[in-house]
Amino acid sequence: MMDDTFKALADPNRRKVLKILRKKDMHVNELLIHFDITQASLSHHLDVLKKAELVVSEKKGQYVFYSLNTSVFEELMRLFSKMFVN
Amino acid sequence: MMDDTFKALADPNRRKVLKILRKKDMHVNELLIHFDITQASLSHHLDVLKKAELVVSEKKGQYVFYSLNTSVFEELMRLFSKMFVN
DNA sequence: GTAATATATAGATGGTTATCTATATATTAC
DNA sequence: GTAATATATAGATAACCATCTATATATTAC
Repeated sequence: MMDDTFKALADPNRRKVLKILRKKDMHVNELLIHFDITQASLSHHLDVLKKAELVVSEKKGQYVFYSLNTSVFEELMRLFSKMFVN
Repeated sequence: MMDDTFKALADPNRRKVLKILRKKDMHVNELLIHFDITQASLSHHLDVLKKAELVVSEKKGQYVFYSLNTSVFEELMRLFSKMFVN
């Protein structure tokens, strides 16, 4: 839903996650290196992004890999136009 | 700044203001009709939008008219690309 | 199966924010 | 200038949220 998406984007750490994942998929501890927050906090942010359907996760053995929802751009553009059209 | 813009967009009432102003410029009490909040609350939201440079205001006699920053679309697109590039 | 590693979840806390009521300030009308 | 109207601001409050520590769960390695 629209509200979840905009709320997800409102936090700078979450926007940073999206930016990083754009380069390549990563598991949580690999992502964690880029941040100055605890693993628990990052986990929370990933949860928010996931619920907003901006990222998807896939468990591979002991790791959980996160990647951008492939349609994230399209989704954001859709939201923006929806915000202004009508 | 980027953070102000995304935070401004995170609230549904503020997004609604933008949507309404897209159709025509309006003064505060005219805007207020569309909302179920007090005048003070709307004034607060307008202030947030203004600080994020998403709207501009102009006093005309007893009224204060608000309108979309003309470059709001471009600004948002710039933000989005900036968010993902690099 | 025990230890080590990866991730998620629970619960607490401090800071932020959306909202309200009350009031201040500015403008117009008479 | 007094009343009425338009908007902003101040101060209070409750809800929300980012963060932390501690712990639970799952997986791998031995």
